[in-house]
Amino acid sequence: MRVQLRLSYEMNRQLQNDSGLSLADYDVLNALRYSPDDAMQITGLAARIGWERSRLSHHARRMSARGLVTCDVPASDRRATEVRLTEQGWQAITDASEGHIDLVRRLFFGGLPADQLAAVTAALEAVYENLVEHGSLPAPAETTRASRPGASD
Amino acid sequence: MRVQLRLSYEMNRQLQNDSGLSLADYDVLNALRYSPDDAMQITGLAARIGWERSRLSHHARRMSARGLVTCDVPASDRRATEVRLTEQGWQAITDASEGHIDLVRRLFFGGLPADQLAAVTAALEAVYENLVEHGSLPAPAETTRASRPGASD
DNA sequence: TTAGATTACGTGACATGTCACCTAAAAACA
DNA sequence: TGTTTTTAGGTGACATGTCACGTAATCTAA
Repeated sequence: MRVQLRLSYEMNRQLQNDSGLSLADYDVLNALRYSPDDAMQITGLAARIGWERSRLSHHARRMSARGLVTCDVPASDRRATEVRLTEQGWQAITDASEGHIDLVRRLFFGGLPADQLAAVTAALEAVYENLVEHGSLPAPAETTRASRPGASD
Repeated sequence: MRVQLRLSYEMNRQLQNDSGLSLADYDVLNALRYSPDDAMQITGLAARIGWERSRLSHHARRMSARGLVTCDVPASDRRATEVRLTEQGWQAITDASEGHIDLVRRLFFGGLPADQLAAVTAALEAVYENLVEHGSLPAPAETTRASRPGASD
């Protein structure tokens, strides 16, 4: 928890200063970037990033007002809302991720003994699966991978 | 990050349901509980839990309105504010911690292979020290331990 | 001892997040 | 087909968090 609290603080601060994005913005943009499709529905996106749907509903509206994403209702299912990166959104997440990755590399991985990396990764992955299985949030749709020109995160 | 997002969500939910406390409340109460002194100043407490001071200032006021803590100005330095658990605050954190610990044990440690526990703990501790050293937040005052100051004061 | 820094916080406006509840579309079914 | 149930998400009131700035106490040093 101590790691999480401080790391969140630092990430938030760095993103805000360097890119004008909040960590929340980043989470949304990043999930969209690595989505296999170019659009995600509110429910699926919320599950992926561990948010409540209504939070995402509000936030997506604000982000669309800022021109980072669009929200349209697909003809196939008129209940749904498809959130999709705009060109500007791609730009923003691409630009922001560089500094963000540097920060994480410095603050998190810089403190992690190199020979521990694999072990910690495996352990956290196991914890994540346990969380998905026993937690109350729905499981995310599926594993995703990067689609458009961009780096890894 | 995936672990953190979901774990925060689950902790928040469980605390709110079972104890009427938010995770933020819990962080504050818990820091006070393990503080070596029975009171902490805003700045020091904020540094310990990785908050901005003004956030804590607002939150402490709300918590004092709920009777969980008191905020007084010490005679020795009349700029400062000393936050201190009330009897009710002790009760609340004591009651809440049981369910909280169960949850964390189930969701986090339940997914962690037992033979990895020590390695992960050590690795995260190293990351934390790196964070304190290279991050922008001030270092917390000192390591602390738990104890109830007086049985009935 | 007093002017200027520094420290410790509070405040108010505003951004963000949560909760309870609402609607409407799609699916299931009789 | 018409009715119920489920699913997707929006909404508005309110709780919480952030930012820029203000204030007073304390410290520093001429």
